[in-house]
Amino acid sequence: MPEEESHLEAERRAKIARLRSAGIDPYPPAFPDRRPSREVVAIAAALAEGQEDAGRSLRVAGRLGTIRTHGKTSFADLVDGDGAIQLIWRSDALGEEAYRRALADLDPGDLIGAEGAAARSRRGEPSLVAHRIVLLAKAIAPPPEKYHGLQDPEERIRRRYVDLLSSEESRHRFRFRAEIVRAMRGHFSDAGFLEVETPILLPVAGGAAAAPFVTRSRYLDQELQLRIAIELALKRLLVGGLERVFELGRCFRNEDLDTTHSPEFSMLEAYWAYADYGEMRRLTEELFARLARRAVELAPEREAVRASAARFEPPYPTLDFVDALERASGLSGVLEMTADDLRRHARAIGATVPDASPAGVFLDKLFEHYVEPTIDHVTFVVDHPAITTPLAKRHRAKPGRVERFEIFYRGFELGNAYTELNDPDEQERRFQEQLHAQAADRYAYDADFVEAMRFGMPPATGIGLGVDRIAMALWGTESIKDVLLFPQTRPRSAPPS
RNA sequence: GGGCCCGUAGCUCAGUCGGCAGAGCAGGCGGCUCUUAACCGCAAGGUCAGGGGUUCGAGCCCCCUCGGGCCCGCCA
Repeated sequence: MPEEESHLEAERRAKIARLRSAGIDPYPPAFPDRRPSREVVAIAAALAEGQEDAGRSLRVAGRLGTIRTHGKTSFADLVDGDGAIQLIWRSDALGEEAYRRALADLDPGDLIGAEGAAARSRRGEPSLVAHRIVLLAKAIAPPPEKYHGLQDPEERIRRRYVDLLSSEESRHRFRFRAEIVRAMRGHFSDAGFLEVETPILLPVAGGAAAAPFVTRSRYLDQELQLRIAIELALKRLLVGGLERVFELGRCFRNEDLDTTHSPEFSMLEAYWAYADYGEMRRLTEELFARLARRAVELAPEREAVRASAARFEPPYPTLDFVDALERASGLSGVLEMTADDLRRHARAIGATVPDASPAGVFLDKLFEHYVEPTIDHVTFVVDHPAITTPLAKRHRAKPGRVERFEIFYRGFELGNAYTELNDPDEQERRFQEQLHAQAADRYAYDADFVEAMRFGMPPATGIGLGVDRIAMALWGTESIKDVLLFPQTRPRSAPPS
């Protein structure tokens, strides 16, 4: 609540006082039996210009947009959930007193209900001729400028409600995201995967290499971490006999925010017993094709969505990690190179990772530099060198490789899948190797997970999909903040004391 | 973490060479029965992000701080 209000807000408070003294509640409890503006627009659109469907009374409710006063007739725009309709206020239809009061007491941004007849204006605009207008909630803060809306990117994020109420594009974008999430969930459900919910608060956050957020349980008198991945919980469920499981939920990584990274982000992880990464690839390709179709259904008028959807359609190119890297870089024999060789090549392209990094880090840097920029269509990068990927199963045919695919799209990663490691002794060994190779604060040793695997985890494949990034990619935006309702921001600076 | 850029009325934006703080929208008052970024007239609206400095004089020049954007780095 701002401490000082503008004169605009003082005017609006004065109107509230005026209404109350006239016995009108500026915040009544409900407005039943309303119709979506779209329905009324459809009825009105069937009429001739200037014609009014006086036979039935219809009710609409929403936010008041611009008011165009024109003497004894005025026009006002009413915006509701996914549409808008023009209201015609006429002195003769409303009564002189009600007409005068509407103009005096209502402002853009107020929530109102209107009852009246569908009509088309003489200029042809589908409208509702109001016979009654009811204030449903007086807005004290004025809405942004009617034509440009809220432009300041900082304000659009900090006060998302203002962005949403003033921007149909923004409302559409978040409905779009929600429907993409629904389609992703539906795809795995339809394929027989059980949707589960596993803990976010953990004694130790594992399943990925990332810095966790740390918190504390007063009850347990113990430090807890917020999960960085869902993987280890879901694999425990495979051990427990749940053969196809997935979870779509928030993960948290205590790292910087940029256009493709948010400290909290949504992942969909799915694990499938007795299947391998080839089967997961088929399921994933069906998902991407489904998402491409759905995106176009949801936003057929958006050129950026049609362009993205085209890049999400099959067939999907496959790039063998090693072949693609060697072809693009001119290097050869990368699998046989020593860590020193790889570091030298990585240095040559300007990578600035520490000298002591595991050799796989240098390979990843080389791939990023030489191959990723060439990827445009959704592409499956497969069969990575084993040294880049400690948690996947060794490739059954290609020595030195693992059974893995990553899904790339225009410079960023959308998903990552393996044939999962299920040998508890090898799992233990790889955990130990990681522990020695990486900074201890970036690595979690989950002893209970190894214990679970000792009871027998079926051969399985698993995938992790970046939900926010998929929504970004399909909508055609460059920034993850565009698909997060409330991205993290620093607190506003405190006023000087 | 480094570089560049931005912050002026509730909102969208101008502000020249350092010389009285501007417009449009929104709001107030008046006019108009078919407008749709309605239109016409009048009046009002400012901690120029915050702090410090230079100067006769700072929105403008310099320094610091805060917030944001873009690029790079980090994030295997």
